[in-house]
Amino acid sequence: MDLPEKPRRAYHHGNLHQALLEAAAALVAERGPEGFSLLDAARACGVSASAPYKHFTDKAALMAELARLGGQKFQARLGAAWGGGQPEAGQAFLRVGHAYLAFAREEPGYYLALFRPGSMMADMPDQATSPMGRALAAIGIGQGKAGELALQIWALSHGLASLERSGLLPMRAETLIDTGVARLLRGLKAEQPGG
Amino acid sequence: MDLPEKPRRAYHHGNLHQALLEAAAALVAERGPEGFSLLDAARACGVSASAPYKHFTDKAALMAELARLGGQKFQARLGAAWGGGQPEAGQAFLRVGHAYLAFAREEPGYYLALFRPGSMMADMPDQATSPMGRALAAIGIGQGKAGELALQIWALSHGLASLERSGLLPMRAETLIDTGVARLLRGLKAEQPGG
DNA sequence: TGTACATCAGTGAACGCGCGTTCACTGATGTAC
DNA sequence: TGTACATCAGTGAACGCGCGTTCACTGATGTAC
Repeated sequence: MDLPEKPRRAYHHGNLHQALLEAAAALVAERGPEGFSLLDAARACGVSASAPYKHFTDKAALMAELARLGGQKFQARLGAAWGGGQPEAGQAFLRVGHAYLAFAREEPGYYLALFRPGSMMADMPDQATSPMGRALAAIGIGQGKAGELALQIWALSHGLASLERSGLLPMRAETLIDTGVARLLRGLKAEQPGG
Repeated sequence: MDLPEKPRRAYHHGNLHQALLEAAAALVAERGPEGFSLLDAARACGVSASAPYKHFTDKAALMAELARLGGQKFQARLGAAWGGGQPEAGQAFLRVGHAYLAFAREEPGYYLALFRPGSMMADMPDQATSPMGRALAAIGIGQGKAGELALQIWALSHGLASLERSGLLPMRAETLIDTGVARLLRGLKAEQPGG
């Protein structure tokens, strides 16, 4: 396991709040958002079943916090990957796609918590698409088309991440992102009147 | 004989096997594959908690059967939509994409059971991609490229279906499939050396 | 045609389990004096 | 510097719950005679 190991403390854990979130992420990664139990998280932290209630009002509250954290991390990584769309939109889109796959792979717990049905990332689409959309528009692709393209790249990344997680991809997801994004961009360009 | 609607019988249900599967599909659609309980399915059929065990050895057996059925239905619809790639691959791909979205929308229970982590559709990729791949190859697109394209369209459809299910799509999924598939095809064509 | 019987899809009570949550408690820690 | 105390993060026993599963049973149905 990837434990950020701490010396075993006798009574006071010291950072149980954080430790519970990390344990939860690990459990969700291992068994899915529904296979996660508060007791297991407590056990993983070497703490009694009731201890978590000193830090979270609820199991739901822990899950919500996990999703919130996941959303932050996710957005930060995608934002960094996009890098303002510099030096060129095509490259930036590729970086975003790769970052998407990498996040799903490296932080499966947060990723799954984030996309769990019922998670409150219903306000994510703007956050995820409009920065890309605006940057693209600035580069010269029409507003509507930019949004479309961003959503398509998003869906492609999301679909590839899901299929990879299910073990259904017979080839590297990165390759499919690379050629897929290139084809979407080339295809879109061919649609443009002014070339 | 396979009518889902029968007059309420006193003791013998008559078609509990089928009824349980339909109830399970409805429950999975409503609450997800993990929110599904055997007792609820029994209740939905107006039957005692132990009755299902006369038809399925296990809860897991019911789930597996649901996934198996879902796989059949899914494959049948995708296959019909592909229609041998006639009269032209581009159109056929669009039909497949639409069928994918329609299935996820109209049969959410089967769809979710099918893609539930741990479902045994690990042997699906060949079934789903190679018919398309072979047809494409016959039309003139290289073997490797055809597989790539099929996977990209698959991932795009899957991603759009997921995002739509989560309420994250600010526009019609069909539009995004239409222009997305068109762009992927056009982009691929532009890569080809011989046109 | 009516009766006896085998079959087997249903019942309902019971079980063990793990979970989420509560509660009164306890003991480690920091701070005021 | 040592002592008293408030704080509060932990304990562990207890609860109620719904679930999956079992078991001995029961009664509707079809069939042999």
